[in-house]
Amino acid sequence: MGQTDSCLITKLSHYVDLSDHSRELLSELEKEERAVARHEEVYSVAEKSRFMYVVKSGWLYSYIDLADGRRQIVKIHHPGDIVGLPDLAFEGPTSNLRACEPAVLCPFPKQGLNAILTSAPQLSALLFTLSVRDNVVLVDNMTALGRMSARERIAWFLLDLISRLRITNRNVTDALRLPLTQTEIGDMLGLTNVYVSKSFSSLERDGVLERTVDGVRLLREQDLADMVDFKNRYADMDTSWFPC
Amino acid sequence: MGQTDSCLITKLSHYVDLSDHSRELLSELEKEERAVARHEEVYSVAEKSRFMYVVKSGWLYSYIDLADGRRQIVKIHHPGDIVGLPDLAFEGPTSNLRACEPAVLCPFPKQGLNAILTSAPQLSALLFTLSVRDNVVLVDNMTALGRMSARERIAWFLLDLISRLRITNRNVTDALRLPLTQTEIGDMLGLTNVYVSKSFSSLERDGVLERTVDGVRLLREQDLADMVDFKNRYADMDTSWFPC
DNA sequence: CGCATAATTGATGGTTATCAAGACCAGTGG
DNA sequence: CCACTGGTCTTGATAACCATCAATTATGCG
Repeated sequence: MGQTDSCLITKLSHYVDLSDHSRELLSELEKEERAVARHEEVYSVAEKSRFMYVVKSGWLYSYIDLADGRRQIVKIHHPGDIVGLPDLAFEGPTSNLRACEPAVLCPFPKQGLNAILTSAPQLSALLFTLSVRDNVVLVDNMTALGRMSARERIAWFLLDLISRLRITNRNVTDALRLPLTQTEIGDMLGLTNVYVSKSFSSLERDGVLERTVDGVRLLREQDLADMVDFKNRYADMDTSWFPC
Repeated sequence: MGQTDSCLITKLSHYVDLSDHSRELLSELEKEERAVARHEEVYSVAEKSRFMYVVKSGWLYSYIDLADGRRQIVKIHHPGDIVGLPDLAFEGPTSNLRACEPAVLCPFPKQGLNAILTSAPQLSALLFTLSVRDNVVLVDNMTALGRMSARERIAWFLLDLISRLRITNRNVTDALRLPLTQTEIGDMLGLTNVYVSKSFSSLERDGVLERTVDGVRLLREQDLADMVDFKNRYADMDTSWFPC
């Protein structure tokens, strides 16, 4: 494989130097490709899919549907993310996956991880770490949902997104493309589309952000961060305990 | 070591048959003990603790403090749980740990996992699976916080607790000891102590549960489960993909 | 151009927060 | 034995935040 431009390898290399063997194992996960259309449902809780996916391009999100139509979006996926890791613990998927925009995915079976766990301890430790890091992010998200106002939730959400994007793309500055409807943002933050609109306007009036044609520009990022006591969970991780 | 009565080994054995080697590695984690008093802070975000803990007895919880005093409890820990796994990804703890009642903990350093990852692929896969399962539970929790009413959140919370307790203790029936104040339950569910009280009374009036001297009895568990579309994440896990 | 999707804005209402007072209980010291 | 205390729970009155509903205005796409 050599010098591919795999987002997954780029993302993981941010944290450790990967051995050639590890890079080969990862390339193995990205062998197959599948293109999906905007708003296509990739899989749902109902189907018994046993695949996981590496995102090659496009944004997607995982969500939960409640019986009466209420919906909770639980994670936004970007290029280089591994989607479906949590479903490893169960027979079928525990959430639904939907594309925000046209995207390309690389499906692979659960056993794909098997080879990694048995032959690449360092990469195993990294995947383990990414999984527990996700855990911490979900906890931050819980705190936002449980204890923050609408304005604060939006602030937290934007800071979380931009921090993630900065890992793979260093020239992200203060602007953020946002291929999500306000209804989707509401479903992520436990709000209605109407109140998302009103809260955005309110933040804009305060001059902490500004809406652009395709997203948002954070005008006073530090103020936003102070507002929600934001912790960047993506920039640094502790890899010191890893086996080599 | 042989036939210890370790809650950790009991809990893990619920999912796979552990090899002698794995049992030894796990016993290693439980070598040291530390007793903590009711409401004692075991560690906080401020300190740079690099330890994780196995719970030997007692309930504890992890929580996040916001600048202005708001608090979010993110997980209740029971005997046999490993506490602090998510902090593996970071230099210091990402949450605070507090005891609900007198408890005994077994501290061990991050490197304790190192030995497991390099020499016990099956146990590694199990720990990995537990970590991603936690992830799914957090997602359920997010859905409760984001999209459920106060009554539904309480229903979900009680069902989640009783499902977990049933793994290690088969003679849990419909009653549940609850060593938590209503303020703590509120901090878990994004509610105030006052509204927790009112919602409990409301559920009791409806006859779906009954408060006992030290906890709660679920009178119509199925109705509670239907109310929140409850999925038991603890009873079964998919271990079919594990390396042996 | 016409149609569907998305965003905005205003009016109204409901769920939950806040505030405050009182009841209950366990432990403690007089 | 009995006030006293601190913690917890309960209950009621009021208020805030956000949901709901509805109408209107963009925005994009065949």
